[in-house]
Amino acid sequence: MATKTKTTEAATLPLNQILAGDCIEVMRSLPASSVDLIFADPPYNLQLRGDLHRPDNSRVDAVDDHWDQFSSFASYDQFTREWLAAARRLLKPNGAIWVIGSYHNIFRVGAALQDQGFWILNDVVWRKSNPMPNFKGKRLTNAHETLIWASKQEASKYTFNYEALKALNEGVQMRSDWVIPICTGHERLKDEHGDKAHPTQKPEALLHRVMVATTNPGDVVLDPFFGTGTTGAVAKMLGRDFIGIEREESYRKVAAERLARVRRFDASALEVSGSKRAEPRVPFGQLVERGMLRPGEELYSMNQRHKAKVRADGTLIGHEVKGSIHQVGAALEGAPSCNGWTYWCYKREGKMIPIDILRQQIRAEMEDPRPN
Amino acid sequence: MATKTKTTEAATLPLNQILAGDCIEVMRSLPASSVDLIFADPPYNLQLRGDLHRPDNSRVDAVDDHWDQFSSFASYDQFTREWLAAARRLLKPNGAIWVIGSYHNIFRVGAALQDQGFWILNDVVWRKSNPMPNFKGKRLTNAHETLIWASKQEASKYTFNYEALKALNEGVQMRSDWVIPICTGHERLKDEHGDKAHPTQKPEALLHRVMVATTNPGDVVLDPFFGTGTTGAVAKMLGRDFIGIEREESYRKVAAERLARVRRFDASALEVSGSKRAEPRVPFGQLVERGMLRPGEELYSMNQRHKAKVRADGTLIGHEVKGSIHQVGAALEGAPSCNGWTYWCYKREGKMIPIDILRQQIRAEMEDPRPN
DNA sequence: ATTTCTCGTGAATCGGTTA
DNA sequence: TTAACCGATTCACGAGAAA
Repeated sequence: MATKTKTTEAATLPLNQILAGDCIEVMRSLPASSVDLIFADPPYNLQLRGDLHRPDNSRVDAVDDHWDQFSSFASYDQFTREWLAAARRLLKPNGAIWVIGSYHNIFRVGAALQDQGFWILNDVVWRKSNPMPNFKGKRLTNAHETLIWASKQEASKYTFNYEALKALNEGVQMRSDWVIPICTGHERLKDEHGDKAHPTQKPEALLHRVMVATTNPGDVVLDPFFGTGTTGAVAKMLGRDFIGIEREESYRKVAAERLARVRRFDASALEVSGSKRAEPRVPFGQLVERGMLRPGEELYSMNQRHKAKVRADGTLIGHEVKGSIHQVGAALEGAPSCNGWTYWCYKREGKMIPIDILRQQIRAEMEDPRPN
Repeated sequence: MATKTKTTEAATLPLNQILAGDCIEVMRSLPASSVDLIFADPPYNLQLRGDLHRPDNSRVDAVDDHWDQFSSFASYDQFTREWLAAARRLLKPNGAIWVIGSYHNIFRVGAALQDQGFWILNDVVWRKSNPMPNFKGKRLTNAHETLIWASKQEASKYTFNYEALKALNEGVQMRSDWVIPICTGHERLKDEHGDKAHPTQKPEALLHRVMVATTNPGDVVLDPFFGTGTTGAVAKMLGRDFIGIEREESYRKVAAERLARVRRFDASALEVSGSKRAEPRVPFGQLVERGMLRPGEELYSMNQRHKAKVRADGTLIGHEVKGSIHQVGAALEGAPSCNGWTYWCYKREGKMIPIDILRQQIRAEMEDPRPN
């Protein structure tokens, strides 16, 4: 895709280029109302303290880059307001913006969007299929990031390709939670030492879905925090024009090389990736949480020889053993292993009912809406 | 569960009751630092079109011009700051809060939490297995809501039952995205006309997970927007004390009737899988004192690469290092730290046995003390 | 060539107690 | 208040080696 320019209101728009410099200044220099979509992945302001080690004592390579450091919430808020104002000026009246973030920054970004007159259309959860665990066991695994999709103003007639997304989702409405793996393997760009070229490279699948959903071929997509250029790469593949802004020379270099390698799909090639999934795992604890079984209720083994009591966390307590439905079943039978789902029954009106019936109910509920 | 009171700092805490009135005023009348957990489901500020009422019930005239939109956000923010400040005062130093919301309000709530010194621990996505579809096909199906879990301050030693949640999730770490159905069927409370008693009744499964995760039996849980009392119902089932605050008489009535029907689970079912951290500490020197290991005996690292000699005072001496089992292990591995209990083995009849086995023997004796 | 195993790693606000 | 010290803690994948 050749570099080109577009003339709008007597000003010139540089297309399919990576512009060097601070994104606020660069955006202020571009012509107003000229861009269809903005995708922004701003610094998250992580505020990390010391080192973190995995249980095997290896050190986690954390985001400690200077561009993620802010002295206070107030300074982060000011930065956010300034780049959002500059971005909003560039949007066409029917334009829209996506911003991605984590709990460290997304609440401040979302509030600033609303304050500036953007109109939130959806918040979208990127559910990572392979997140980094919480090594110390002190919190929940941080398994998602949040995207906000907002139009320039309430009255905007924004682009939303409803049918395309429905097709992407096996024929049912696309939901606000998207399951997508983090960026690894060949897609993850490496520097000359073989280390990751950028600490927070986003997966192309995420940008693919964003652009299929909210742009049309030929639209202009601007990314003020271009990084290694995932937005540009996907825009080029999908026949959209892009404008990238990036302050760091090293990232611009990697991105330019990447873009040179990207091939545009031919127009007919908007394929739908059909991922086959195994049957979803249902934790036994869900039966308790959902009130299908009560804490304190007794379960009976299929052969009626043993019983055990359900606890609030989804473990069982039997005769001198406690643990999962599988562990307790195995212990009581003196067997090396046991499938608790087919081993245990509960009683209703004097009848013994296998707990697997309840699992099937939950699976039926889960299948109804597709997970991605 | 009988109504009761608890005396704290010469003030009285009304437990297992629904207090009538505006939650900000009521919270200001309660004693400071007296509550373990707050669960809050504040108004979502949904109606930004048509008639708009501020949280104080005054009506906003027009919402289509920008200034007034801003003013409605400003009044929602003020309301948020006031109830959060009153709530924070009630929390014990190690207390925590959960707030649930949608994209209409959650960004403002999250920013206010951070501004007031709460420390965000996770944002959690409640992923609805059966959300309402987007009828007009103009946006994504709004299939989730967001919860924020935050401690009173950064230094708080908050409650997190890691092992219990892991058990609830089939033995792997609980993630930040929870699949739970919306509240329907028998659980959904109806009024005398058979209509839903409350527009946004939350499922008990959601509160079950929140309370198993972040409270212990006997803790005090406050809900300033009590509604139909899901928080109280689950607290009672799980052996926690609650304080509900609700302004609307009709909701208080429905909630009171509901609570009267709730049965508490028996105590043994409420006990939850614990972590090793809570187990009593055993000094390594005791193994030597008791003759389980002899001074001069050699220990071997799990990977067989290192060995060290036991000294009479319970320290080890290895290759140019001496100190505790942890210090020597860390030094020999070049690691920042090391759990000596799982690192070192001793030999009996040619077999390698982890020293942690001996610690478990001592702990078993401590639980079941025998006269000697 | 195929399967199995080992190792590395990802936007992370990741201790508690005692002296 | 600070410092020292104990000692608990990980999931999903991809790449490359080993069998």
